[in-house]
Amino acid sequence: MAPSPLAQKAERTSAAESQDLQIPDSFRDLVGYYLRIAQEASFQAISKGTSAEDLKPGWYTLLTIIAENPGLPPSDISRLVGRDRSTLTSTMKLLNARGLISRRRNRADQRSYGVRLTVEGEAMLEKLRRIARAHDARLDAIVGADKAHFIAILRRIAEELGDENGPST
Amino acid sequence: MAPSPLAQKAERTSAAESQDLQIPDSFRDLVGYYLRIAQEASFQAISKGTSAEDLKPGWYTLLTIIAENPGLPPSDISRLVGRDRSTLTSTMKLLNARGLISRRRNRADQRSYGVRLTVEGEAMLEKLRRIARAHDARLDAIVGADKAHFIAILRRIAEELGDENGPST
DNA sequence: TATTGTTATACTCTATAACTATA
DNA sequence: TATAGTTATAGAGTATAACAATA
Repeated sequence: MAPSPLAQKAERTSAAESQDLQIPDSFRDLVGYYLRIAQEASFQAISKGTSAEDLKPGWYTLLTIIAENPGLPPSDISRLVGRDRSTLTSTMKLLNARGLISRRRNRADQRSYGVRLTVEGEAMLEKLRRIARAHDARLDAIVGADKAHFIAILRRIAEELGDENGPST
Repeated sequence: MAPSPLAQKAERTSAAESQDLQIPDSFRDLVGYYLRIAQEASFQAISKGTSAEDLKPGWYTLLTIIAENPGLPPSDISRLVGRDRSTLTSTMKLLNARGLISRRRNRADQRSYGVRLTVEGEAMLEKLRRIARAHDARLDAIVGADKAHFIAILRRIAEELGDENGPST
């Protein structure tokens, strides 16, 4: 439950009249708070760009991972994205139904299968990549010169806080 | 669907052997990606600290807003947090049931009521504040010297991207 | 007619547990 | 026994639409 940024003031009745409804002072210096609203805004922006084409935002991550690790089984993918393997089943089914991925039974271990992008999958990934890049270009403009430094900080946050709560498990 | 950071490599079969399963290269320079994993790590960390005491992380935001705008009606609160007002009903009921807030009918407008913290609510907010501050102290240590600059960037992201997709509505 | 709080409903994302077929 | 993929189910968190009371 993160307050959205820019919650325009409501010129309502009651206390709203006397006080200028804004981001509470207590939040003004909290990194976590701004981390949240920034992420939320970014996610919204990219969702908007993709949903128009009937693409789920999460697919980008998945297709990218598959593209860079052809033949990876769902279990490994789930570990990579830090989600339980059960959460991947329906998405894989969907991606398969849309012809974006192929699932090939593993000869050595009949329990699992390897996932690969089809030609359509590559095309879709390319499309998503363009959207993501365009979005990130906007972020670049906003972030400014020290993008590398900015990302380094974000990475550190993820790594140092993430150590306790593992990726999923 | 954000990949968690630090997804430990899976030494599986198939492609996993040849490739070092890691964050895909394509993500390495995407601000949005790191924004996401950092936010996720931060949220997890604070969730962990609070859930132990049976406190929802989202309550902190709500209680803070109520504390800083005593007498505010739910409608205004929902606008502030950028969520639909219907999503607040159950939480308000819960907060009320736990004696953390009081709901007082508005004399002037019988449709609405003003929300205030009770003494217990203040105490709870204090507790949450301590947790949040401790968490943020860790973030401060990670972020380093230019915290102000870092937050400024996050704010800009929220504001400039947030302009298109309004807070809620 | 419009607004407030509420309810009913649904959708997304996620998790846990149990099932199956392998290993 | 243990693992891979699946299924069933549940729980947050959110949204939309509609309703009663009030404005």
